[in-house]
Amino acid sequence: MREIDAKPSRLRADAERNRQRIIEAAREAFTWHGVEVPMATIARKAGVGVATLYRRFPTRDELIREIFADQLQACSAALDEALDDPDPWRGFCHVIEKVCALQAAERGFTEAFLNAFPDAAADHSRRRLEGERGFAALVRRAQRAGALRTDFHPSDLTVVLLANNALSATPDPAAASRRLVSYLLDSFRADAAHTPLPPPTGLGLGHLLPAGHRARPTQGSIE
Amino acid sequence: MREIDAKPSRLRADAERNRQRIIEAAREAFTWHGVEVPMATIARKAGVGVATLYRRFPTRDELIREIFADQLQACSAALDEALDDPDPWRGFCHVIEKVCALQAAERGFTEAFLNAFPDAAADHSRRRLEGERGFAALVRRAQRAGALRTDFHPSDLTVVLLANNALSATPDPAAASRRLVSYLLDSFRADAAHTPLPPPTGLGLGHLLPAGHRARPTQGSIE
DNA sequence: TGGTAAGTGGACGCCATCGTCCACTTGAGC
DNA sequence: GCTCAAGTGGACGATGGCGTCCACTTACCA
Repeated sequence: MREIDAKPSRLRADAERNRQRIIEAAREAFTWHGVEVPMATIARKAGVGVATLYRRFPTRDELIREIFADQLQACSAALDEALDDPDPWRGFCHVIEKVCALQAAERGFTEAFLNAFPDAAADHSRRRLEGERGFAALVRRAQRAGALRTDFHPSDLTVVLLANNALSATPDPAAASRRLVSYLLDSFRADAAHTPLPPPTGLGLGHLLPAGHRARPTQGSIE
Repeated sequence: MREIDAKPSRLRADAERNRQRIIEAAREAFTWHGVEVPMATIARKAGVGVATLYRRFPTRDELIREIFADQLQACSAALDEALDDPDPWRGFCHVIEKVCALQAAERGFTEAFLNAFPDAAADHSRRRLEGERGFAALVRRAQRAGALRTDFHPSDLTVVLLANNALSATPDPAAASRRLVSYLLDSFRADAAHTPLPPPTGLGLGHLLPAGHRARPTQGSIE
């Protein structure tokens, strides 16, 4: 399932086993309690010591990234499929629906998404840029076809993802997400435009996490 | 501005002054850092000791409630105005727009909203019920008039508020909120219904906060 | 102007999480 | 089997927020 065979895991058998148990425990813990769940809890669920957890995944982010690797793959795939779809509108809907479903399926996906596409790392930054560029192309195509309203702006994707992400905390995130996305897709159709929209937000995918999560402002400096 | 003259604040002059400084500091702190900002930070900003803060507002919730009292008033008012509006659709839009704008204007409004309408307290529970009942009436009226799509469900209000609340963390919450609400209102029009909606979520206003904020599950019990 | 209760601030103890360190255990190769 | 490096777990100090307690200060009233 994972493509890392060229890089044979040099882990001892028992270590590899523990690694898998950690991943499984973390996935469950994230889904139930959110990504802020204490590391010790994950370790306990996995039946290992905290040291083992920290040795394998020195930071929470690395753990998150590992866990959501598949979903991120699916995310990129959805975009590619959409671009290949001969029907621009169907492709557009496909991306929105798929990404929102992924986001709703497991809490923490947004964090994973951003950790995978950080501003800093050149390689990943390229991936994020590719994603944004791909989506922008999709938007243009759907608008030219007359299916997507012309005042839709690519930055609306960020608004949609932010909004959708908030549903993760409800009892049935998938259901709530489907409902929201249905409404939004209806409103994105060209013929749904009734009143002029306020100006677009210009938000990028980097705004999916609140500023505080990335660079914490000093308390003293605000005084 | 505040109606509490019948209940003369029996606070000493300096105490009342400090109380106001706390409220002002807390409002600013909440807006900038969210409602989770440490109590000590609020106290420092207000130039008082933590003891003073805790004496005046024994819990964070009471502080939040006090701060957003005006907005909650506005919230109820918006619903009343909407019910008085002869145009059902305009009334419906008014409520959604107003409440979302209030929510976007200041972080923490959602917490305040729920703290003001807790399940437990009979009096406040009545207020929340009134709110939900009033909105349901508004929905029915707008649907009978043929303006609001018939598959709109009152529980969608919770979805909207959850979604809208997520925009508080962006650089310009008001702008993002306006954009989202514009889209959603377009999709709520009767003539916007294209594909059948998935079933309604049945979420109540009580679901606006994640379960963890109300009753924290024991770590050990999950094992 | 002086007595007093209301008001004040910050030190303090409590608790949870973090991430490291180290003495012990175990799997893999000979 | 024996060896030893890789792996392990939990104790531990650091950090930071919470809410209380108490010795000091001050506004109000007579």
